[in-house]
Amino acid sequence: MSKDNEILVSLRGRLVNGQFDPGQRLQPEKLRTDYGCSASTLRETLFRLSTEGLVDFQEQRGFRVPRLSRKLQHELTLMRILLEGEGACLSIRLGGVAWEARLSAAHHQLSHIEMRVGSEPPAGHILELWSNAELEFHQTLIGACDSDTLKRTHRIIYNQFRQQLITTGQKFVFIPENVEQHKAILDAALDRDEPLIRRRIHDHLARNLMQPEAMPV
Amino acid sequence: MSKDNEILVSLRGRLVNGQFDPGQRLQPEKLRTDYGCSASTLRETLFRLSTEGLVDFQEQRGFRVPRLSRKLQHELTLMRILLEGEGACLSIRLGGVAWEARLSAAHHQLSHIEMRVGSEPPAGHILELWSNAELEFHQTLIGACDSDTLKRTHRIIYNQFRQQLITTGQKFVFIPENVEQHKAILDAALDRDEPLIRRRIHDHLARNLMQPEAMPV
DNA sequence: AAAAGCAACAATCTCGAAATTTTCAAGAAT
DNA sequence: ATTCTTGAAAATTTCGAGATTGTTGCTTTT
Repeated sequence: MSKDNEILVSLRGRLVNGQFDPGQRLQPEKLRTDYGCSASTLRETLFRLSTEGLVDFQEQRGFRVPRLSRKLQHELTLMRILLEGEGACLSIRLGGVAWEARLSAAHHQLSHIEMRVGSEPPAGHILELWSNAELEFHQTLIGACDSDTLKRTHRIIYNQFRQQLITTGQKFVFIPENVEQHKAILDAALDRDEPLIRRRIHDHLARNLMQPEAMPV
Repeated sequence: MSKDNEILVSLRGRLVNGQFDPGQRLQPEKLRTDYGCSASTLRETLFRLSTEGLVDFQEQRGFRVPRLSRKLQHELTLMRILLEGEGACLSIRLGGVAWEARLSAAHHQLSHIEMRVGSEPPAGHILELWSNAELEFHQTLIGACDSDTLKRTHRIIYNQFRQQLITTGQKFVFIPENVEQHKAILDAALDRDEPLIRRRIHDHLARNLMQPEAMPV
């Protein structure tokens, strides 16, 4: 893999895992030390990430980590409901037993982690583990739909969502209700009930639509 | 505006207007002549456009104009139905009289052009004119929704759609039924009938879901 | 004749530095 | 005291060249 691509993957990972502070400047000259490459290479990468929404770019003013924004989180949630709802319904229509199996497996993994963390909001490495498992579940959910475009769009939206939420504070990421809600989504998928899965995906994500008090932004 | 950005806008325009052949290589060294800049600058720009889906990139193999693909067109149509349906409904809820006025204006412009071209498939400059008017109408349709994310996503999808369709052959772009369909969408918007506008947007775009014979790809 | 190996060529990838623009702080003027 | 200039410092933008990798056509081998 080209250096360029390695850096892209690594930086994207750091961004979605909240390893930079919101609003922090991302200067090619500074980041060089982390990757041992030239500033131009990093500039290239940062431009790519800016098109994905993970980095803010302003002409002649450089790159920054996006700031936290309630409105953006709201918008991203709406998009997730839309894309995952549609993708899940398409998957129900097109997916076979193999898909059901993958989804069950993903749910099993996820619920196993959720059991372990109990009602404590996970932190650090555990948080990343849980977050990856949740991503896997939601990606598998739409995985049997035949639209690469939808999947790619969803991945971009999800990354932005995760970047926002993970830096917002871990207590908002994990909620005990998740366990039952994920189970409910799985059941609807196995029952191949499209309207029901739409509703359950909506209910599952809608909690992000109004996080009243206590949000640091 | 920085040179970088000028080139981005210009290249994007050329790509969505079908001024390159599908599958054609886009080599920084070759494109230099068009823009009088260095290859590195063009490489940067091409990377950005690849994230938008307007350019294909393969590691160590450079950039290419995406090939025509029935499947991709199908997927993009599905995404348009999803995004424009949702965006239009949100606009209906949030838009005021000013939005109705803008939409009427956009429709008036569009139908004026559609009258002029009659049933002949437009070509060359007229095609571009019509295509811009159609974009304006569809963008205004979702313009009053308060989600920048949805609008940005829609713009990216629409650009890819236009790139595919405009190079496919002009006869597929323009269809006489468009005139009535656009009118029907406008009416549903002014009536603020959400289910109806969803259905009409679907019917309007669904013609792209099955273009049976005679497609050059 | 077909396949494998090789060498010359072309394109991509990476880099560091020059040119341009912005930022910031100190001093002058109102 | 506030605003306006000025100039040095820092950051971004742009560039062309060297390093690396892929491609092409020719030769050799089986």
